[in-house]
Amino acid sequence: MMKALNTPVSVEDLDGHPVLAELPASLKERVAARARVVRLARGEPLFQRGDPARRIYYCRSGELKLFRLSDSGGEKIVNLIHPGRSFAEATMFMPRRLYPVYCTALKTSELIAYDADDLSAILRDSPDVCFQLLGLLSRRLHEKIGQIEALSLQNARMRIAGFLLAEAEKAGSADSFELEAGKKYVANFLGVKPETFSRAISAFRDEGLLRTEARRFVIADRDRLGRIARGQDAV
Amino acid sequence: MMKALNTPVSVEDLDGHPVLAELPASLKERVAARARVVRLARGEPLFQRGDPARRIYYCRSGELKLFRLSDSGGEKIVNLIHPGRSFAEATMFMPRRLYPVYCTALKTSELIAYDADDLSAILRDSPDVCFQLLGLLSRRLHEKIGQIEALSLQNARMRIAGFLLAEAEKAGSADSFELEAGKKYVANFLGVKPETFSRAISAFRDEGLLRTEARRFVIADRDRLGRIARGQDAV
DNA sequence: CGTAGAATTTGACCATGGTCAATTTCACCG
DNA sequence: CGGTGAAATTGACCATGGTCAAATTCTACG
Repeated sequence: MMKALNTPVSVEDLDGHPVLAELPASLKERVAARARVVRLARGEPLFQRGDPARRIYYCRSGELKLFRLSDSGGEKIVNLIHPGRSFAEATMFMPRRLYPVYCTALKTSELIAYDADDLSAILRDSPDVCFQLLGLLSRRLHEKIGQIEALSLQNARMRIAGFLLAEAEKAGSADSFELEAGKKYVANFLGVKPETFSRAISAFRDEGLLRTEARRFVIADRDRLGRIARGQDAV
Repeated sequence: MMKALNTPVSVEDLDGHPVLAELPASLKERVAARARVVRLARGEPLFQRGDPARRIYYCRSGELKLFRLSDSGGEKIVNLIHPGRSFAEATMFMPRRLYPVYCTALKTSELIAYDADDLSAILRDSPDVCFQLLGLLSRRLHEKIGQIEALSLQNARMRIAGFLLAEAEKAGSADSFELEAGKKYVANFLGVKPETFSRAISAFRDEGLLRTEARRFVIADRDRLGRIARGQDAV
């Protein structure tokens, strides 16, 4: 069951947040006082599309999916949320404040929930924080443009190769990383069926571009994987 | 050739703008004084992806496409710009201020170009305008999420049916509208090849859902078209 | 008007990636 | 440990929508 814990949120808890970390100390206290820690079990929904958006969130641990549903039951993950990531900020500025997507925990997760009205009031007096937020939304927007481009201009193989390289990048320069989410979810996020994802990984392994051990991926031929991602592949 | 006209921009010219219309009168004058009218010929580029983003734009007449290119020459239109629409605002808040897409005129077009630095400075002192802008970027973000959902959860037929209904909606309740852009561009925007678009339209016509006369579309069976768009189609 | 080049339509064919089904592997829990 | 249900893999098959090519209609402009 979702639990809104009484555990108070400390001022330090704001520091990981891409926007709130910039608040002046006095306001941080005020915000922290209004914030709550929320714990979700694996599979538990945080909110539904269409729910009134009273809070915005920061993921402290665990993993969540943000997704849309089609009338015929299809699901499209528009974002996978990992620790350090905040989400739902844009709802504060929508004409009708409703969550535009569903959110469900994929693992046991711990979130910090901030009060949307409170933050909204604070923004009125802090142009700096407004700018931070404008920057954040701009990055999100370009991220989405990137997703649209990938879905439209790249095939499954290219998207998957690109994703692997991006993950390796994030994990550091070791060319080795763990898949944070189940393959099923990664596949959906990439706009591909799990079967197709699995087949592509097998193919990469067979071609010697990749080695896999359990959840760990080791990239063996970064260059060629890069060429595949850009469609300059000779094979 | 692209022309930055000396034609001054009047304060009234700001009124159509979704954000600038909200400025206090004094600031409007300042902004108008710095703004310039730009005219583009059909096919002429306004900016390239990666260009320094010194201006943001408002479309007064004509039509433009915002697009990405793949390494293999493929093109994906992420937005069609029509009169009354502003664009490129998000670039003001990016860490490196570069246009993230290409922009080219599809018809002879007239734009108003605003100075990004000037607007940025103004925003520092006007939380109201900041909020307007946050709202605008939020809407853009959700628009993109909608596009991603459509590309992932709907097939070509569904997206095209949905598009026709949306256009009819925008045009008023008459169930009749003109396609503002060439079919080629609309098709690309919908993530479909022109041949597929053409075939879908023919099919709709044959099924009696639609009548077409030159550039004009008349929707004959709104309900069934709606069911097709949502995948509840029995046929 | 008439013509050139582009846009659109139509037909025939085919590839990518989805669907369905059968295993195999994995992860959690008593 | 052992067992159970979900996740992942693999194979066989097929549908959607893309490709290529040809015919037709538009549109701009001399």
